[in-house]
Amino acid sequence: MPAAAVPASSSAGVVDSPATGRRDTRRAIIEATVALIADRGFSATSVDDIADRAGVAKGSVYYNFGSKGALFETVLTEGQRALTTALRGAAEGREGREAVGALVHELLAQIQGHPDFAKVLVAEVFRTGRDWQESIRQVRDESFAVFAEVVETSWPHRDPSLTAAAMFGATLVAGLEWLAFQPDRPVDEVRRAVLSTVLDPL
Amino acid sequence: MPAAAVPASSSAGVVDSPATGRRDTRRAIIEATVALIADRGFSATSVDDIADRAGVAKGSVYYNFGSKGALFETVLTEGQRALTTALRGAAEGREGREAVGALVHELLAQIQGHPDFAKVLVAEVFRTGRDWQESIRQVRDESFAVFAEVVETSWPHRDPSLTAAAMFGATLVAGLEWLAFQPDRPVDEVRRAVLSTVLDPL
DNA sequence: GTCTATAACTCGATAGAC
DNA sequence: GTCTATCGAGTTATAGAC
Repeated sequence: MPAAAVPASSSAGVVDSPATGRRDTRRAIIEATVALIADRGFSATSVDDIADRAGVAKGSVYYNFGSKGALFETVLTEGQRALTTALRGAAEGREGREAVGALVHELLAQIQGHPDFAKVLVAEVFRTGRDWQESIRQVRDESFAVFAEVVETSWPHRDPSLTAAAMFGATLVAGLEWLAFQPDRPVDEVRRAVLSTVLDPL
Repeated sequence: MPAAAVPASSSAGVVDSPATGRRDTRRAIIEATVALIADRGFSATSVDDIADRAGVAKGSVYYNFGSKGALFETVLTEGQRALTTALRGAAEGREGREAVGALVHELLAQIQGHPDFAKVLVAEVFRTGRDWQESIRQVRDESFAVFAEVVETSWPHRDPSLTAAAMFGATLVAGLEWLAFQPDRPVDEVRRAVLSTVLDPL
């Protein structure tokens, strides 16, 4: 478990070794995994497929992650950290409509930047019979929580968790509808559609 | 020909055999399939599991549906018909806020009545690499369309498809959050949370 | 019950860094 | 020489299909 341990070799601060460094291998595997699972689901994706797409041998997958399940948990955990960090940053120091606007904006940006993770998220959020249920529950809880906190402080008479779920769901589904089926439209149109649904009176 | 020799016992001219009729077998299999797939996903569910849970032999599954994939397509098609019929009925003859209120109400009722199908729906809607992509696309298109039509006629300046996606997503995610993690709360609280998010100004 | 394909996982071999 | 990351053919179980 060498953490940052940059090999003394080249002066470059990069982790690259002649061929590939361990970090690169891990990254390649993780990226291949999200991409494939977003498209076909966990069980329909074989470790062979993942290794192929990542350009590494199957043995490397097991050496680095131990098992297919553990690999998937890593994918979830990493994605979650990135997502909640981004959302928290967006809400930081804002309140009310402005905060909701910023959250929707940031969530759409994340969906656009990591569409595969977004797909995995929707696909797995409400499953209960899987081994990584705990990991997925964390993703959901923490993401919803950012919305819920905003609701709670700005509109105390609203139900925080259900309202948060509704807002999150509106943004996520509209965002994926956009990416998957109307990808040529500008983000702003999506943002406007979501915000007028969630913030403006009909 | 008369070989049809209906076991003297019962006179019934139906296709039913002693124990269960073909329709019952199909229903049992379909229900077992949605339940299992909602929980673990398509590939993680074996035909053996389905047959076990349905209380039939594996051969019956193949006799009635031909293949695991075809079985799943049937599940999707049947669920979709039920869902869109219900939604169309709810929107019928209504307009504006009243129509949206009725749609949200009905969609929540459907989620409550068929939670397993709802889970399968979220899990599969945005996947693109699967065989039954066409079937799932129909479910999505037709369900969204009901919302989109209401938006289009009542608020012509809004983007119909994205607004529909946002409304559908808000209701679906809030509904599943409710069923999966806060099942003891009354439907009305969920309905109110969604409607105030989607219909009322913040 | 049987046949066949496939997929998770294993493990000895390998090659570079010190 | 060791240590570490990698490779990939081989093993074994399971699941779809008939």
